[in-house]
Amino acid sequence: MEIASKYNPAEVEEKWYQYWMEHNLFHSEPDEREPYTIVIPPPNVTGVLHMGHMLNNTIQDVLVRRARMQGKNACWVPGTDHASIATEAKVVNRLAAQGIKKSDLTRDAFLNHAWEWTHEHGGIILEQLKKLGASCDWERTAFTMDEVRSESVLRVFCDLYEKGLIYRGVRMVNWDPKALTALSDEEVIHKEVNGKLYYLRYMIEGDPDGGFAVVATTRPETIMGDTAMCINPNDPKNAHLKGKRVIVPLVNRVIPVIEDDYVDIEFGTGCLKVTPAHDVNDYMLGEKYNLPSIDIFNPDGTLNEHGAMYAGKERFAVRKEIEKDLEAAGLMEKTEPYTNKVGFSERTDEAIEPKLSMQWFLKMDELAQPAAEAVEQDTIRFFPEKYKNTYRHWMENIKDWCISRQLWWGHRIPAYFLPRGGVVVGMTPEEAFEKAKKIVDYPLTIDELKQDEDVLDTWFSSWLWPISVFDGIRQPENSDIQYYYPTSDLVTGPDIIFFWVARMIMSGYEYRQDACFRNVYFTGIVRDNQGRKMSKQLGNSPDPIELMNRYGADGVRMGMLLSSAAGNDLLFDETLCEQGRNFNNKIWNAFRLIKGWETNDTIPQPESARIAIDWFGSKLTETIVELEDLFSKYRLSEALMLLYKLFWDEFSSWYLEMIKPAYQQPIDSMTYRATLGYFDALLRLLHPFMPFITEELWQALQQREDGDSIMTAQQPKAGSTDSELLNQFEQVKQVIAGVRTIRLEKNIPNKDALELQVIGGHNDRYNSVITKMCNLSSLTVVSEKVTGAAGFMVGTTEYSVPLTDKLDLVAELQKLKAELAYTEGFLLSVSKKLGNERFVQNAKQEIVENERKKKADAESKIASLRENIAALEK
RNA sequence: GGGCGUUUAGCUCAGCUGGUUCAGAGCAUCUGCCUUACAAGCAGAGGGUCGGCGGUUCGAAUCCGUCAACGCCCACCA
Repeated sequence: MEIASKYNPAEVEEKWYQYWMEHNLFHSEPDEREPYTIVIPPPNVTGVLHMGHMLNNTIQDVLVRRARMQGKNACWVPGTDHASIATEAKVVNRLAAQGIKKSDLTRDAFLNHAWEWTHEHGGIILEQLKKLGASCDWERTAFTMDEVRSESVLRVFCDLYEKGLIYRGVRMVNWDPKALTALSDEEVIHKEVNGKLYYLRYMIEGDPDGGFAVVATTRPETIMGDTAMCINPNDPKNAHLKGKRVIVPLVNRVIPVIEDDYVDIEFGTGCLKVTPAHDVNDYMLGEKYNLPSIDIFNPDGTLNEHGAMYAGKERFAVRKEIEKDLEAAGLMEKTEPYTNKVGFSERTDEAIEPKLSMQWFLKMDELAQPAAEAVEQDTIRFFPEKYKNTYRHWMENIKDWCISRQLWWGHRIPAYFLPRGGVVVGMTPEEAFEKAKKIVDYPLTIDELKQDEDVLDTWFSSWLWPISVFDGIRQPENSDIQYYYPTSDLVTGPDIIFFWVARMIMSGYEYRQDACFRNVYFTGIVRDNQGRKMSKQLGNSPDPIELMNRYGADGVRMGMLLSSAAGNDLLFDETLCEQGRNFNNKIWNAFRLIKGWETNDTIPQPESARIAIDWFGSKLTETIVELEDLFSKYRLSEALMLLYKLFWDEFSSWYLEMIKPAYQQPIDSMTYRATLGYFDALLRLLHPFMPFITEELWQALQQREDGDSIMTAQQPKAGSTDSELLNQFEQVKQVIAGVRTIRLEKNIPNKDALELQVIGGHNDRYNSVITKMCNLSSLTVVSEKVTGAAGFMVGTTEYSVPLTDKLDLVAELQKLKAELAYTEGFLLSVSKKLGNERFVQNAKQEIVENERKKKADAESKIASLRENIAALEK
């Protein structure tokens, strides 16, 4: 049968994915084996696959497939996240395009649209993961808003409320005026903004000289909310303001001057305007001094009735306007260019407005404690370890979590307000009603309970993910959660270490009294080859599907992995996929070669083949041991490179060339069997990285039963390593390379056999190999080098190829002299070292011994080089 | 303003507790080959005073100090 000389991934990938699915090979059920569990970081339900997902999921698949092939019961749970604010924003935009405003819809009508959108786009990303080869247990696909997960979330809310960990209160929160919701601190991104520092005059009340204080602010539009001016009590230059009252510009409201050493004497004029409703620090001052709080903004960022003549106008427009008005009124001292940090919404990129509002919070101190300890003591290990610091720092300064969002898409908070004030929390209106009846002393009907309009932060569902996907919240004793929890590895980006990782660890200890995973592998961020983040605006993000079409899923997987040292950002370059594709092709062609051989039981095994088999067996074992170590450190990129070199260099370039029979000759069956065995082992080692081509070739290598798969074959076990053999073989490679170099330099075709002479003799165990690989007519030991021979040295042994007619004496002489000069220099430095008494005294014995050996070797090499030069010069 | 990290060949990176596995790998480059598995290939070669300076040591890419550049995280200086 004729096999194409190029591997065609498109032909095989879909076929095998189908095969795996049909035979249910991804599915896992608890049994007596050791479990290996990964829960996917759930992508946004309406998202599409991007390069970050590619990296992340490739890594997970490698880990899962490997675990499966190590005899573990591997379970990779897939799923999606409802992504409350992101999805709601998308739905709002789509409706807007149709001319529908969210505010015109009822909650239910809006949710219908959201579900429609979810069903339309939901799951696309999961289908894309299949193309990548992801071996997820699709029967377990979960969604953060499906029934099990939703009920789990509500239960946890109720439970934490009962425990007194959830409370409701008015706090300064990060308000997103575009999405019209509060955000947690983690959802706010601080950016430097070039603006102005405005110096405003506040007239001193009742001052006959028309004296005034000057306040520096970046936000003149908030003066209508001022309820005090603050100075530092130790500030001499503002001492005259003590006890005075000043007049807010334009609105002419009188406010007191208070004193607090929070104020920085050096900043601006040392006078601070205090706007408790619109600044976090001012809020604290307001609390401390019992100042009134005037909220001047509407939720959408326009000014409300307290904004006086600016009511109804947008906050940034007002800033410009008020600047002019202040100038006109002679109340603007000056302005200066100024750069400060402003918070922006992670999702809408809108400038955050600090706003006082009633929200639900989760107390974090208690929850954080076991979670912090777990990482500190390596019960949960972070790779790379540096993220332990980041984590510790956040945990030590943890603030309560604002968990309510003024959105509709999400888990509606199961809190019910009573008609005459107060609130009850319950899984259902009925449950809440039962509770309510117990605490009120007035007649109450269930219809009088009003459920809170808000939903929960998306992360309030994802933080339960490792438990909720196994239904461990609702049924803590069920066999799945008992078996699969704690999960093994979590693979995610460091950008969600606080959002998600830290909180999952907390919920794990709260609801399972145990770690939710053993190891966390933080991937880097995928950047383009110029180091820029991939983004839609830049258009520098390749379409993963397109890439897979061009290079094959295996090729792209390899491209991703080759560049991803753990924890480092990776600069993605398509040439890496090309390298991956080329490697596929290499494997493919090695297979073609092996499959093309005829076997013959009667021909004896050549000596060179026997050596090759011994050597490669040792090499394979050596690699397997090294691979084990790399995997334990999550150094997948290096693990893959190790296999790449094993296959390409050691197996293809050395092993196969050594055992290869002459053209159209059969191969002895002993060698052939060993080779098939090695090829099989190599495929199994490679399978976690490149699942498709390895399955294709594994199936073609020999007859398999229906349902057999390399997926469930076991990883090859390490045999024994003969390190002496491995070392000696490295020398042999050098001898062969030496002869090849001579061929190249002298332009001698491979078909012309050469004579090789060893001066004084060498380890002749490998003569058969050298003879075959170099196409030698003879390999003989001679006592002296003949004149007119090209030579080279391997270690201290000299080799020569008699080539009287072809030899360029001058060039040969030059080469020898250069080598002599180098070796003499080397000898000099070694001798110097050994001449240093302190070195000989202080250095370890083996090191000194080694130096002595180096010296002796160099001396003997110099001697033979000199001889050769003398001979040539005659 | 704090904290963390990075800096080694043209590019991307590896070099653990200081000394032949110490200056490495892959890619790229150059040279010669269409040798009947593979030109998406084969064989060979070149390329770095390990960011700068100073110190410790018999010995430093490796340890210490310092400076510089870049990156990330955290933080309420208006």
